[in-house]
Amino acid sequence: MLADYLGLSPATVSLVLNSSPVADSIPQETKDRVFAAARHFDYRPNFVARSLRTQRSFMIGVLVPEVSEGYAASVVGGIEDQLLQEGYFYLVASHRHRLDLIEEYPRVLYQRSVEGLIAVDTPWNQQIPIPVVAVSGRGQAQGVTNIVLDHDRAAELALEHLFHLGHRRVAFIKGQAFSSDTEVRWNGICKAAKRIGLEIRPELIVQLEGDSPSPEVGYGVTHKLLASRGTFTALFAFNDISAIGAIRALRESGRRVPEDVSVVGFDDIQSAAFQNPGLTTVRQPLRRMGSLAAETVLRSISSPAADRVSRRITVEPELVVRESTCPASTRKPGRA
Amino acid sequence: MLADYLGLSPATVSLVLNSSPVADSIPQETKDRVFAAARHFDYRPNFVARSLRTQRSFMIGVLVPEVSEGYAASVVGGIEDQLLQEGYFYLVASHRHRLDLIEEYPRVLYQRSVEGLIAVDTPWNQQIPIPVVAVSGRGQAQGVTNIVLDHDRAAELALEHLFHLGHRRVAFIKGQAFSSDTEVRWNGICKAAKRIGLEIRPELIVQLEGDSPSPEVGYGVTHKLLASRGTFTALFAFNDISAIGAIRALRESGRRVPEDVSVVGFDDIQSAAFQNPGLTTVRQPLRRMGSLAAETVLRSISSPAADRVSRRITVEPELVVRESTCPASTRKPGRA
DNA sequence: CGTTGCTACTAAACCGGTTTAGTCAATCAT
DNA sequence: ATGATTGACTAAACCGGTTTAGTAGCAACG
Repeated sequence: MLADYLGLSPATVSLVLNSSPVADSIPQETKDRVFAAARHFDYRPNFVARSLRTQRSFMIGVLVPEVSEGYAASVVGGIEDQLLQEGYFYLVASHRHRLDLIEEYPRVLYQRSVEGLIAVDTPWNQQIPIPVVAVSGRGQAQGVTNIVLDHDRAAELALEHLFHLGHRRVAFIKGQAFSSDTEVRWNGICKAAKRIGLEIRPELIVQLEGDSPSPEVGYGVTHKLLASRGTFTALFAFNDISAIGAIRALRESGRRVPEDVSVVGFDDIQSAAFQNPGLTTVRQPLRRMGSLAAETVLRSISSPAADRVSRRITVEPELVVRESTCPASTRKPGRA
Repeated sequence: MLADYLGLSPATVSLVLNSSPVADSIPQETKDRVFAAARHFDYRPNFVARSLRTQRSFMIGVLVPEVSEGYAASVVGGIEDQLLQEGYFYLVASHRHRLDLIEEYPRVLYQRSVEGLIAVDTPWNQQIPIPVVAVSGRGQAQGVTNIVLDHDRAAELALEHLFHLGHRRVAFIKGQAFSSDTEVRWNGICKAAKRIGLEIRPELIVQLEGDSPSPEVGYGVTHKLLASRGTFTALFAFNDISAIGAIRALRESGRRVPEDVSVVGFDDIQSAAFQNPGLTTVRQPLRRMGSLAAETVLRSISSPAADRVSRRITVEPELVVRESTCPASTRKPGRA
């Protein structure tokens, strides 16, 4: 229709607007006429038609357990930063840990012609003919690039902090068995403890259970810890949510935080800073992990030759010291 | 290619797979062969090609200020619930309140052939030839359906709660001037106060400023409130974030919450429940607002005849009573 | 004077399906 | 026997662009 108006063929218009090299021979005057008309009619070529011909959709699929959760939301925020800048959009699908959906969505997204896939905190063992980047979800499939936190360093940061404050009896809340981070993180803790010279006492370890995203789970295990186990002056929780629950339990048992027990969380979710006391925690650079993932997937798209092998990109955690930790009290610990 | 394999034409395959009425005359046996082959090869028609021909993309555009914020994330969660169920996907774009992006993204999304648009907490004054639903963003453009909270009821819930607890001197933190909710909410408060018989004292009103999503903003104005104004036994904040900041400020000034000052928040964000004390707040059914928006936009798509007029769908708030409110102390209030 | 080489375009194929308008053979009605 | 139906498909148009392979006209060249 632009073509009709200009008395040119659609081919010419297309060549000019896309500044194709073939259009080199077209005189500037004609080009200007085309551009002017395009601007005048606010012409925007049909994206679908163009996609069909060029086989490019400028879309990325993003797989998350649940968009509305803080963790995924932060990562998605970082992904978006990067993608929109490069003219890409993204389709989000939340699988809620349902295995059938984890299987199905990647295929559906692929059918929707996404050019790449980012899987956040999602187990991955498929093979799909487009670049895949996983954010903290151990993907064993080959060709998948992983963005992971340096868990060894994270454990080190937390334990060194506690150790320097004088804490020697430290309790731990391990993550749920199904969480992909649980194992690596625990290994990191063991390594760091050994290096620092901190003894990990089996009677001071509890493990989260259940999939609830509420502090309740941390609350429960902390009560168990208090009821039946040894004394401790500090607690390193698996995440902020469970740390918040733990603080509640500690308070109820008459212990003050941080005076009697120091508590360190993990993640640095939004509300960590808003807690009372402000939660000392190990921050994962979630937003950055998201934008790194996006960058990586875009790079793989533009240079398909490169990295067909699995890669691993590690990001560094950061200790955020707030008010839930303080020097271990010098008096001999009582029952805690 | 499926066609080749079957010795049939693409047309036939298409007709069968889409169970078009034209395929009525095709014998069941042939149909079965087609279905079997499709299953066998896990055939998935190219979505782009199909979109081009049918002019359907099964995509919705979602416009938010920022995905990673709790508010938008919750709404988007609700939107997703509904959309994915109906076979739709969605493209998200965050405008960060930048006016140029608020202008541009709807157009870009439209060019990307989304079939409808949901604008969350976003000013809207464009005209776009697809259904638009706004979630708590006063859209004056016609044809836009609005999903809004019943702010009158919300104010009533909060004020009645405080009034029944015996509070007569209530302070208020108003929202930022740019927030679309500020005005309606304040009107609701005034109406409810009058109905209940609660006096609103001008010296007990402060207003948030700045776009920071941190409790800092609430903290600041509360200190101002404490420094220069009259006494009060309760505080109704514009949102949970500012309520959290307010609690901090109150504590620092030596007041206990709730014993000296009861605090009511708004929204019921995730961390509201995790606060210490747990925050009493007015919950907006954000997830439900999202799924309502999605439902509405899908309905408009399927019955384009209907509602070309602006509509308004109101959802009801819910008072969540936790630990930040209690009966007003009977002793005469001191300086607060 | 025929050929080559530009210049300024355009016809037509193509992307991969969907859909309309037929086609062709067999069956049915007259 | 003949025209009208029906059953089982398919050719080809179509969606709206992009891209390849040309073409027509003119100038320069050998």
